Amino acid sequence: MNYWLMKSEPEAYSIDDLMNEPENFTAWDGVRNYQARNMLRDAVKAGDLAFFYHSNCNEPGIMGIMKVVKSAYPDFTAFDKKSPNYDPKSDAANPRWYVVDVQFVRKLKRNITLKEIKQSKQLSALQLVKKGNRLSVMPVTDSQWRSILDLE
DNA sequence: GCCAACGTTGGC
DNA sequence: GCCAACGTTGGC
Repeated sequence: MNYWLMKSEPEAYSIDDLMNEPENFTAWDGVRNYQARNMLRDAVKAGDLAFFYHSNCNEPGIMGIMKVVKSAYPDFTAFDKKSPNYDPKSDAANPRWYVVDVQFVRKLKRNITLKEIKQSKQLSALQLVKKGNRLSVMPVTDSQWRSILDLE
């Protein structure tokens, strides 16, 4: 089993949105970066756990935990002309982008902010705090996972 | 809103 | 294949 961190802008899709889904799960769609895509497609598996990170907002940080309930399948929003995620270069016969299904597990007791994560020695290798990092899906090691939960 | 860092595109 | 121009991400 592996751990991950996935980013979302709360204005687009927040942890509350996930929590309020009828069955507490959603397709993690809209990933349009090849490195992140490769991880979704090849490495993220059902049963894995992921942190839900709010980016591009007042207090960026880790808000909660979700569980991967279905491994990769094609991102249908790329085929939908009306979707903001539409990509004419992807089609059903040869999909370029992938999603996994994730299910709400719980919110953290409080937001573990980016600021705190940056201050933690144990978390200095986390890709999130590396300079210029823009990956929206990234791996988290067992010890990094525990370190973050220790901050809770 | 600014801007640094990075990814993508496309001319050559 | 190089690289300039452009677009996007995301912290601040």
